[in-house]
Amino acid sequence: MTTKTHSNAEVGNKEDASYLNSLRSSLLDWFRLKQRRLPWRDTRDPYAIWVSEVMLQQTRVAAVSERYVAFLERFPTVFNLAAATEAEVLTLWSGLGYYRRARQLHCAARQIVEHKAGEIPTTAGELLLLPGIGKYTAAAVASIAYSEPIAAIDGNVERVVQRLRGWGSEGASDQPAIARHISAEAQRLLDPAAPGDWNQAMMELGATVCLPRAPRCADCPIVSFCATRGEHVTPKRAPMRSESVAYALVVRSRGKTKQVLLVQRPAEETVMPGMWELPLDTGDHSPAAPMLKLRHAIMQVNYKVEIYSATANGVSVDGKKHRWVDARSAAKLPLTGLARKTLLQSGMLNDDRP
DNA sequence: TATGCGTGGTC
DNA sequence: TGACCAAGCAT
Repeated sequence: MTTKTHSNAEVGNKEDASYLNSLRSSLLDWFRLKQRRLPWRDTRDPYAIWVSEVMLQQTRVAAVSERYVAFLERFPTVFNLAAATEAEVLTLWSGLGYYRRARQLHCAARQIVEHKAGEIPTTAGELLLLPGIGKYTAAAVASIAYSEPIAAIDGNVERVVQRLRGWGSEGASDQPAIARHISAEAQRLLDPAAPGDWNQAMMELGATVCLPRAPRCADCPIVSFCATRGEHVTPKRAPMRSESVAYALVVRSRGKTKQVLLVQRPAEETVMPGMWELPLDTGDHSPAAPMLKLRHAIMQVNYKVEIYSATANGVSVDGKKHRWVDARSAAKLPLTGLARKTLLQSGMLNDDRP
């Protein structure tokens, strides 16, 4: 499928100042009227905005919303975050994925407290120097918290600009050149009078109207400016593999409290280092049915997971650090998402994190 | 520049 | 069910 350009009188002269003003106010008016109420939209605290932007990296708004509130309650300021241990930060992050983000956020908070007296850098250029902050996040924080007129270009904005201008990506075309064009155009479109709102409006449009698959052009506030009316080529991705894996839920009683056996992933692990999970079930459980079956996708692998009730001798901790943990306090450890899900579904855990 | 890094919702 | 993918970053 290719991208066509509709000839359309309303598209107007793109260089014209009144054209730009009209486009800008159309989108901004829509955003101010229709935007979703989200917890990070009630603040201009640069720390809070920074936390939200890092959490939102490749992560859905719905998943972030609850976690964001809990995270800020536990770490209301950059000083609280800097004073925490990495394990505490990971615990609040457990289940969100991309744990490197949490480590880097924590690391950056410590740098800011140590070297900048706790003042979050105020420009995109300075923000970019911090770990975990790339071009997008630097621009988002600088524009939203400090009104710096710089375009924040995420996947949504890229798609919106691409459709708006009819710069569809055909297989063999020059991707970096297209990206540069998109970036320049996004910067040109940006409303310098309201950079934070503008950037959020572009993303909101991409997230709620200018959807990747089935864009809702009938609801689009800038459809009359759009070259393509939603036609768009989406690149193919690698297919996911499927794998089976079995974990063991090993429980013992100590007085009135139940304890569960957990193992810690080695620090050298590339995926989720240092986080806690259930031991692998190596047992010959052929007669027994799993107590729980669930599926869990990690990266390009779809896991079919079986959880077996087992005794301590039926499992493998093969040299890894392991602990018996009170069921109630397991939530205070940095668990992998799968371990968290398993313990929750088996009724071992209440999700009260510190 | 391509790849590794997690997860849960949706259809 | 399985495929797809969401406000990216670092290397």
